[in-house]
Amino acid sequence: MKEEYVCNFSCPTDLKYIQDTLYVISGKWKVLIIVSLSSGHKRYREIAKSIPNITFRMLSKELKELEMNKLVTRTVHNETPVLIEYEITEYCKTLWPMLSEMISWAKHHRTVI
Amino acid sequence: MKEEYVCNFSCPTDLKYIQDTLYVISGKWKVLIIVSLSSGHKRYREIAKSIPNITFRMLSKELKELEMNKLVTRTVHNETPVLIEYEITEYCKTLWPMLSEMISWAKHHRTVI
DNA sequence: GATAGCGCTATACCTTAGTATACTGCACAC
DNA sequence: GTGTGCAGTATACTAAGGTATAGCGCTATC
Repeated sequence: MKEEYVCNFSCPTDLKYIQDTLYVISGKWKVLIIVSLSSGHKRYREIAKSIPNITFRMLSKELKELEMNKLVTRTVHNETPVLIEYEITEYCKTLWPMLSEMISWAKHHRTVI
Repeated sequence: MKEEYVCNFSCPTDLKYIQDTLYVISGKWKVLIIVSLSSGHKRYREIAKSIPNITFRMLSKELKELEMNKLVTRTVHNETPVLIEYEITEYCKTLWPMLSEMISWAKHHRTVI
């Protein structure tokens, strides 16, 4: 384990940052939606179908929050009928280092528990 | 951004790992408790006092979960009166790379939002 | 003109997470 | 023997997160 991770745990700002991050990605559906979008699904119904058991209510609620956090864009194409496309942003990819750490931690954790 | 973070988002196992990790550290109090223990608080009442508004119920519930995940140890010293000490484990420190990424992501995110 | 698909919203409900308050049993101090 | 601190537990409640179901307005297809 590298020493760069040694950090001042008593720093209340750091704590706040951790809580902020948790707030952005926690909830039952957020990561699932990001995954669905990452694998190319763009349209509302398409995303809904790709995520078993999600309801329309939850999907639109979570998409809105992801959009507010600039992790997802919503584009309205003025064709007829109107076509709406959701896409993950480039910015969303800045989550990767963190998600990657989560994956490797949990992988290791499985061997410990 | 380094390429080592490029990852197969459609991999369902990775998704499961992320959810596992979130499960371990999410909730209103877990990180606060880890912080309190990290800054040297060891005894139940002491921890409780250091975290504003936490109730005994939540504290004991969360400590149990943290103990189950081997992030915290509970030691009973058989003096009279009995003395109980909680401590974070060395293993808990393996969370640091991830928490560190969370902190830096949220720091950056503040500038974006 | 009935049915189906699109992109949702509305309402009501249920379940989980967290809160509030009281209480237990033990040891010590006054 | 009353009060204090320790380490909690028990019970009841509220709030937040999530579910279930129905429906809207639009367009296209049969």
